[in-house]
Amino acid sequence: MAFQTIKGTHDILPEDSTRWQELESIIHDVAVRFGYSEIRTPIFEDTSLFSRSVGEDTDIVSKEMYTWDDRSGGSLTLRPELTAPVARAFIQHNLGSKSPVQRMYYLGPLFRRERPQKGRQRQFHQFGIEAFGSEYPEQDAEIIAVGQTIFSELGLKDFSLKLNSLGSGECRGHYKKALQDYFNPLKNQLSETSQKRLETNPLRILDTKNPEEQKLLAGAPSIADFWTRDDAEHFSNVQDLLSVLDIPFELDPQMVRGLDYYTRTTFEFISGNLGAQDAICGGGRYDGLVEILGGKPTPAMGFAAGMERILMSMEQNGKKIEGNSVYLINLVESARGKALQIANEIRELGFTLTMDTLRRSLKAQLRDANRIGAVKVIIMGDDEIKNQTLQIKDLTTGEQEEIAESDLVKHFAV
RNA sequence: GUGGGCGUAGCUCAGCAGGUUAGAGCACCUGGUUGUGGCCCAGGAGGCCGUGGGUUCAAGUCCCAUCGCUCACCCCA
Repeated sequence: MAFQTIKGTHDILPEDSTRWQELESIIHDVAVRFGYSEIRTPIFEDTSLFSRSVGEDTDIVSKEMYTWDDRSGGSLTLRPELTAPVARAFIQHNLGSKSPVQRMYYLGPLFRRERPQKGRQRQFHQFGIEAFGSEYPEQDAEIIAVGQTIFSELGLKDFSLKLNSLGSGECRGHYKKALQDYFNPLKNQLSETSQKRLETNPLRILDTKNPEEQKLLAGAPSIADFWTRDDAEHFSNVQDLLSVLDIPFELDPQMVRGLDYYTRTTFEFISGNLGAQDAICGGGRYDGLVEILGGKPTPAMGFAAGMERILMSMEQNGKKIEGNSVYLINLVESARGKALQIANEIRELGFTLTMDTLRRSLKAQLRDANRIGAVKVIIMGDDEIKNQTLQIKDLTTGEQEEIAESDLVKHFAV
């Protein structure tokens, strides 16, 4: 094969694009009903936008970005996530001054250079929502409710919500130090990567899957002990609101989101039947991000959800039959122009109309009409042209009637 | 970056301990109906058996290398 897609990238073929469109339409619909508006940002950005917000020591920034030097000197990067670009746009266009709460959602491709596996690609798609301006638990609950609503409207089964709070900025600082104090004496029992993280980002040790290290975690200090009173109250309010909304969740004090900018509430939606990569949605509060990127201090909360993973976890529902598809068969050479005109008349009435462009036999064209799921066929042959009539065949019943050419629009308009 | 599994027709896969023109199902095309689909029947087209090298009288089959896909680790959506 001469050319094929780059490792970790995939074509979305015509036979699959309908499912994508359905997914997208539910996302648009639910987001808009919650009062969110779509934002579209460029596919690539200044590299430092990501390194500064996501964190130098994260896997994304340290080894997964597609980065190159621009001819004019700067360093550019294909976006590996979308919260930072949206925050950048929020600051750049001073959106905070247009209304006290900015609610936005987005949809599009992202790029991370990882080893592909089930549920992981190098180009993949996420949708997400972000709300800037409110620090209150209602905002947290609203964001989570949007996710919950979308997943249930998609008919997703077997998904669950995990919840944690990382506390506010200062609390994280104390907790970090406490973790370092705890792990430093045990340093030689830690893996090489964990030892590095002990220096740079000890929180990341918490989500290790190494059984040896998990044993050590049992005695480690818990984040909950470092929450400020406000942190604890905020988190407890979020939980209360979720309960009021009948959104089930479970607490997971071990859940540390991979990106540096998270504060307070963090959450993940997990799906069964996805294999090792089971998170379909992840998000949380990031009250410090806007300021880090040079904007006014602005509380914010959002999530991102993986569209491929969502589609994978949805049951493959069978092909829907097009309810209004028509197939036009013309067998007369001199009537080709006329056939095209008739085709357009039917299309103007709102029908999907397909025509053969291979000059095939009647039989072949009928077979084709059947294959694409056409409901009706219009047949133009020598007799019909001579008599100024048309045959209309109903493929669902097999019945066929002859109508006057002049009655065509009337026939389909009903 | 590390490890496991797999590369045969468009798709899903057979191919016995190496042996002659490489198979099936589905899909596609034609005919059975001088102008009538689906079902059925008959026929047809479509393969450098991933690539390169080696062993052998003989390689889809064995060995080595390489490329690709896939699953998992790390981490994430």
